[in-house]
Amino acid sequence: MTELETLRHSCAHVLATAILKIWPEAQFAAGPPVENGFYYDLELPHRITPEDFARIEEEMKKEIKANNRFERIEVSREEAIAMAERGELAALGGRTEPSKFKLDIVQHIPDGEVITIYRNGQFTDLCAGPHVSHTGRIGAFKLTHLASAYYKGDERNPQLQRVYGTAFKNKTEMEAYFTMLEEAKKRDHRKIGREMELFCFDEDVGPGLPLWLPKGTVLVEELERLAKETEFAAGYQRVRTPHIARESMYKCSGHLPYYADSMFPPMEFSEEEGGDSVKYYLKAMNCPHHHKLFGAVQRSYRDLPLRLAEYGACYRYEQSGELFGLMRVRSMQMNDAHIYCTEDQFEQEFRAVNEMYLKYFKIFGIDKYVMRFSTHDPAKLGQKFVDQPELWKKTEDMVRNVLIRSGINYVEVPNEAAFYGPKIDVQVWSAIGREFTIATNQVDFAVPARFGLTYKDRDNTEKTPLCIHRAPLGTHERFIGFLIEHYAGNFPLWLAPEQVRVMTIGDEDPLVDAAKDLHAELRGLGIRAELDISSDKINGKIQRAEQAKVHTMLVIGKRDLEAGAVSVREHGKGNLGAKPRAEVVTALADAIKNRA
RNA sequence: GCCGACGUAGCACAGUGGUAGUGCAAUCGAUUCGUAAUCGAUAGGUCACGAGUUCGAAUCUCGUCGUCGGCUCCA
Repeated sequence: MTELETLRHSCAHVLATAILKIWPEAQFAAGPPVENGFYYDLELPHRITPEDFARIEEEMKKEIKANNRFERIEVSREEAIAMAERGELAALGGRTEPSKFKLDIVQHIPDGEVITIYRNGQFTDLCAGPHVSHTGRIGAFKLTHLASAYYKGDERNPQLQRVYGTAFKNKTEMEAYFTMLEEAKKRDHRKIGREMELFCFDEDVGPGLPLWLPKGTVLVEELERLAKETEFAAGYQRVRTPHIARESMYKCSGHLPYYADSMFPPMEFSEEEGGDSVKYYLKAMNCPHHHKLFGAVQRSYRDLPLRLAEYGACYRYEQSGELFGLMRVRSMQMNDAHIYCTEDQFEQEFRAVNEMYLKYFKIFGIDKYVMRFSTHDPAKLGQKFVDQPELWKKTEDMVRNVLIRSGINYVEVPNEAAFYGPKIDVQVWSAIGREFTIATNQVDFAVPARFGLTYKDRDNTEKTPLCIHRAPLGTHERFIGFLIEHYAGNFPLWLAPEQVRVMTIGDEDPLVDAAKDLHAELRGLGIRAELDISSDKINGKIQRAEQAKVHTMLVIGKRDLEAGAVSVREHGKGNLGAKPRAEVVTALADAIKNRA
């Protein structure tokens, strides 16, 4: 436990102390430090509200001021159980009801572990520690929010109230933390998305179903263009598939009934309606459709590797409580492709995919990410994982080799693989600190066989291909959600929804004509330029363009007009001075083309 | 899905039982200006939706929809 975690954990004890002073009947469960603070779970008939915070914090301050020592006491299991039964754990003393959660916890401590209790002032708690020397060491703290949580995270257990707080060595550090939070809130893609008119949601359309406004659609289409160019150069072929499929396909793929909970309920036509009582599902993934395309044509080893790509629309019925802006939605478009190859080709193909990831991350300047390499657990072969031990070993070794040779930092997570093969997930963090998988790269050596996919090999035998499932740009929704926060809405020129705004100083005819002409020239070159020829003052025009996060502002005043120049201003960089008009136009067009 | 909080003009918010408000944005007019807010006027609301309590509801109660915070860490 780090020093800060120790301090926060101690603060959780102080929180419990304070709550017990106000409500002696409170029953406490677990109170660990967490990423940005700590919490304590408790059961209490009184429903704690934010209005109670001031009162609780008051009591906490008293406990901290008292400078009570944290006293560590080793006890035997029997003593600990007896104390819990007498209601002396997570209590101030004098309570007779057993400390029921602590009793349960102590009974689950494995044999041979040292059991300790900690005391600060009147408060005694079962706790492994460690703690700060005395309560006075907690320099600054604040209760932050409330939530509920099931005891031990299991929904069959009672629901407890969870009080969250944070604590720091001193006030300065805590204030810095809250300032950082404020800044993070400004980057929140939900806020920027509304302000910049990128996307929206509508109750009548449905929760988790984002609609792309024109400026957001620019982002979508620029990403698609990048993907299409990159994939074309890498030998991919584009395909298109319907958004729905019959139940039989998902039976074949093995997604039903295993995945049915995450899919929208099926559409079914009755016989009176002229239908044939067949169920159709909205697709939750593109793989089965692509497998059908592989199987649609006779395949030879000469066709491999075959790389089929599609920005496929998928629909997943995520639990309502899981929905979160663009980051977790119910309709999404995936940067999907399936690469069918032989075992011999696998390593080369996998490496190429990995290089594509790194190329993208470089373009976007994404450097804070973790690659999670999920492998199988040999003990679960035949249940959670397909029973092909030699293929698991082979593909996992190949994936590991590619990662090591590329010098990529990764964490290996056993028992997390897909049932059909190992995978790599790329994890990133949203502005408010939530972790998301932004991209995925999976090996599949099982499903092609379920679909009876084969190719005719050199020796005239039918063989089953391996399949690599990859989505380096993830889904439009999550990737753009992430990019909005990554750039705080200040997109690079090639991505910016409004790349250029041409504006005049004043609205006299010659200026307006020059501005219109420049605007038309830029539009003719495919540059997303807008025009501000209103009679507002130049300061006001600049202000509005800056707030709209327009990438480049081109200002034309009388002086520029006479010199055949335009004044260039870049968002966030300020005035860059007057330059010849032709030079400015060429520079813009080049920078956009090169995604500079 | 479960627990809790929240839902007032395009956006940010005020309004706790008695005439629905402020700022920005919008529209119109004036202003003719050199790099982050020129001035004035006008318009904009089924206070999420539905039911109930009340002489009277944005405000109190219940339901529905939606949004947000949590629901993995463990004494």
